[in-house]
Amino acid sequence: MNNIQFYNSLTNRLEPFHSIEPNVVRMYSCGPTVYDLAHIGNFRSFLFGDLLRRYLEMEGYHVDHVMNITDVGHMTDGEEDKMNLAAERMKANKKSGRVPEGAVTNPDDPYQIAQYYTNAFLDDARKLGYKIAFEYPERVPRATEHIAGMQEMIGKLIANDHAYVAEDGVVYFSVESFPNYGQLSGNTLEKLQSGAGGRVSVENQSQKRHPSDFMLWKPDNHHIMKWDSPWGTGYPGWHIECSVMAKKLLGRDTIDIHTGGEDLKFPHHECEIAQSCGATGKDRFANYWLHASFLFVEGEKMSKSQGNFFTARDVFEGRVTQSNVHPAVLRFELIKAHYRTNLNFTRKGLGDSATTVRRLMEMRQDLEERSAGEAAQVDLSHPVLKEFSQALADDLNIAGALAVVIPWATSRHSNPHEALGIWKVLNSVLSVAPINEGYEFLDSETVSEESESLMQAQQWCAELDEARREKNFSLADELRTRIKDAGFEVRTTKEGTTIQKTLA
RNA sequence: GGCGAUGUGGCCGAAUGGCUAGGCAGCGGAUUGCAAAUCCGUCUAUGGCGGUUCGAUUCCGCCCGUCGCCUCCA
Repeated sequence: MNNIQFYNSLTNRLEPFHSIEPNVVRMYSCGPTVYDLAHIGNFRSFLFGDLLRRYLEMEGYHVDHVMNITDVGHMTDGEEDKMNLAAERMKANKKSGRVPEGAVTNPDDPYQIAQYYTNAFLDDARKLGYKIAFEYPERVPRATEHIAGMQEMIGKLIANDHAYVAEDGVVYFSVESFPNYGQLSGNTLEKLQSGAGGRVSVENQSQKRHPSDFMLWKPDNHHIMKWDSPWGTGYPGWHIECSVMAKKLLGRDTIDIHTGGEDLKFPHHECEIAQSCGATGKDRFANYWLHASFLFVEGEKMSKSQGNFFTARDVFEGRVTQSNVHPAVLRFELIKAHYRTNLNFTRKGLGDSATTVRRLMEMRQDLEERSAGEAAQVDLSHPVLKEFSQALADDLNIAGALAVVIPWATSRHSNPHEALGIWKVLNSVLSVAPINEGYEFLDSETVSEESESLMQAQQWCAELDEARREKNFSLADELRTRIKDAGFEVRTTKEGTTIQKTLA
């Protein structure tokens, strides 16, 4: 096992990684809200968690990974129910045919909306090789299934004097009761007060003991999703679900790793720490906090108003590049940069990734053929895997690791059994060729559509070979153009013309 | 204003107190009916100003730029 180190947001420095229990890592990742389709920025941070998990598994850890699905329907700034907004969107999408008939029979049923977007998320996530998506529902809990646990933790926090019921009936966490508040984000109470961020409006704070106190439970009969509780019928605060589900599903008060996007550091993760530690009395909720930086699109921050806001489906279905993109290409594009840098998603980069992914796929195929599928057993002491894993051991330095993989992949391998063995280990982390070894995920509609165009293109290949034999080069060129336009790459080999689907 | 990150060649993106990744694109060649793919070869860099040092892109200081968070946010 390598000496692993990670940049811990809790201490703002690189720290040697040691799990609490030898050879086991308990890890929690903040997951998606299911009021809309997940976008490529969301997936950047999710795939960072996936890469981390797969890397730790390569190092020999058993990784217990949990990710939540937030389906409670919190409120927006303008005090609108997100589930309500999702319902309005759903109605519009049904009208325009973007949501398949029968997928959501009643848009006013929030559980149907949530399930629809949950399925869509899992679908995209599986295509992208996000391992935990194959573990739904066991390791992918939904917040609405853990309301009782949240109420239990809230009760405990009140009993511990970490929470109180304000005059308006809302249950708040008292940040002053938790001296470590601010440890993760650096936003200590003094700084929050003197910082003058200007976003805490005084009117909304009147019922709180401290402006930074955050909501645990809000009695509200008008909220679409609501549950009975000792503090009235209403809904839970945003942060409490993660504290509860992490503890419940990972079975420990203190876990090893917690991941999420950098924007979750404050307030979300700061509040999770306060709640969890307040309820359990432990010093630590998670020993290592790892945060992924943002994804940019063509150098700009992704936003709806800029028109550069893309879902994974937009990319797959060619709405970004004008041609369909293989999920492995998007996966590669989203994991190829270090997680703490702002990854710049570009169309050119996607093309670069496609080239790399195609090479890796072809190499795999070549090795499978030459070794008759028999891979030799190799471990991390093999030079290639050693360098690869050592790069990743250094705070998940994926670019350094790829600098080992790519030259190796393009060199000649006299021992295909050994090379295939290495390949399998590399791909257990990268998961691009094929995208998800051990799991199959094929959309039958896509498959039949593709096989039809494949048969047509193969017919043209035969005609092209015939034309070349007859030295009818103008016809051959025309056929080649036609095949390319149909979305295939054309190769001339000794055995004749071969094609393969363009990856991006 | 507070906290944090970051600035490497046309682009993406590592590493390092001296031997200076990798990829894409480009250029030259082999190959090809022409291409594509492949193979061989090849060019371009460390934001600015000081300091430490025999020597700094790497360490230190200052300045400039970029980005994130500071109660919707991956």
